[in-house]
Amino acid sequence: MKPELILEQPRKVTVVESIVEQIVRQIQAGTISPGDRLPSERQLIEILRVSRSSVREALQGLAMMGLIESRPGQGTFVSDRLHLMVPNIGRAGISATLQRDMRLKLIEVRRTVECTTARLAAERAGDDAIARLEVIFADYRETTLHGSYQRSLSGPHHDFHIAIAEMTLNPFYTPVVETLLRAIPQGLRETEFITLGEPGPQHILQVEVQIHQAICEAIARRDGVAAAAAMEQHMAFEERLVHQALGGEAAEG
Amino acid sequence: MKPELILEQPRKVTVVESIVEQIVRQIQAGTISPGDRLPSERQLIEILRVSRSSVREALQGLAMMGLIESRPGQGTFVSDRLHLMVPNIGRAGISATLQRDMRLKLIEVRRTVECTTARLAAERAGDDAIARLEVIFADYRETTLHGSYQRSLSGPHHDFHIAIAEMTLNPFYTPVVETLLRAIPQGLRETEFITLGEPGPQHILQVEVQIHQAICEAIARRDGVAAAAAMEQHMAFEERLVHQALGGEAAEG
DNA sequence: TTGTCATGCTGGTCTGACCAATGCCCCATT
DNA sequence: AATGGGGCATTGGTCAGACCAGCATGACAA
Repeated sequence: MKPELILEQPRKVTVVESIVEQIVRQIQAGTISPGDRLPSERQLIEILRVSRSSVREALQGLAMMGLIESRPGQGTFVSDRLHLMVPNIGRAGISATLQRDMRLKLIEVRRTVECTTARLAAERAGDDAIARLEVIFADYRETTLHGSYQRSLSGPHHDFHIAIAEMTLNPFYTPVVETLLRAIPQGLRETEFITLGEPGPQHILQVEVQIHQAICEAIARRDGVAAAAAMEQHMAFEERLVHQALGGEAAEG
Repeated sequence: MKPELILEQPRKVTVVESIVEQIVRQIQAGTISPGDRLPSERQLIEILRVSRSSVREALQGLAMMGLIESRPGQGTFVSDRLHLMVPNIGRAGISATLQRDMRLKLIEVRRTVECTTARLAAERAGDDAIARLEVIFADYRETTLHGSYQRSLSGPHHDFHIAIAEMTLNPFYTPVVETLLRAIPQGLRETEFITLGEPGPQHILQVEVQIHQAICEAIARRDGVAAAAAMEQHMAFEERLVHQALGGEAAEG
């Protein structure tokens, strides 16, 4: 297999995207709290040195995400229902302990949901869907073992878990799993690799692949219980990684 | 307790909201499919007879929701990752059978997630959180039994389930539950009431309240198993309602 | 056939203007 | 003193028109 040159992304950031990102960051950082009033649009154009169009498009986007609410004659306010936002872990500035806790919580939810999707996928998926899952798994294995390891929002690993959700034949699982995958910080893996002592990265990757293979195989032979168990193993392994990388282990009340 | 006059919301729809809604509807109806190109912004302002600002703000909002993607020099396209969208049930134009199936699928997912949140809430919630849940439940009961019954995206019923998700002390459950609640069509109840024969609406409402009360009480006495069981009852009852309203019952393969 | 370039399209951004709703202060009425 | 009305400043909502940069197409030259 060719090394397959991948370069891409001149990644040019648009003005509106930049504004959105900045405001989201401020909200997440707590600089502005739920219920707080944002600077008026006219003030923002002076602060940001952009046109009102750009400001308004950014605010419209944020409103659509439920982060802010605009009230004519009053101003724009940070939504007081921010708890609906997917927590952003992997951010700089929070303690290792908090990072670890957040990641464990995320795994807890994924365990709830994905063990079920794995079981249902095994029980319901058609031959074609299983064939498709195997293709995705093969892609995932190649990328993980031989390619540049990089778990992004649209990589093979992402596809693998989404595919399982879709194989439940229940369209409501997909957005849920998507929500959870979105919460996995992109730099998670790399950080852990650096922090991890023993079993080297390569070994971890192999275990990861083995676990996903177990999931894939269990689904392929329609063994729902085994699929759920394999997914459970997946989550347990993730937990162990987090513990190893960020400390805390079992020695805890 | 005073009848407490509640009227509010002349609910005026903004131009941008109207555009967003129309395009979402078109996408959901399949009039335009993933990958399709939307009319250009200049064409849209002629079709819709609005300014380009409004069109762009609407498109920005849709882009933020992941429904569309804009490519400079090419146009605006319906996202080909629409499977991430929460399915919209309760829409006109789909068969009763499909409606029923969709609703049952939604309940399946909610059963997976919410039985867990109920258990965790019971096991982890603090006294203050439980007190808050009881207040919300009281509000829900009042609204349901004596108020105008209307289950909206921000009603007491919504708050009840969200509150339980928050009581797990795991911030990742909240957006998941929110996603699922959002999929419940607003007109669901009313439709069922019309379609239902025996046990009249009032009786159903009373059962609903009783079930929620059971959930609330189980959590209050920190009985995780009972809370999960009560939530399970909730989902089972919802299933029965759907069956009664849309037919099919148990007599099925 | 290949490479170049002009052209017309698209989205991205900016400017300036007007409207409607809201909050606030002042003042006349009661 | 309390109430209510009227003006005024501010805010978001909408509109119109303009310019730029990126892309696709096709004519045309090498």
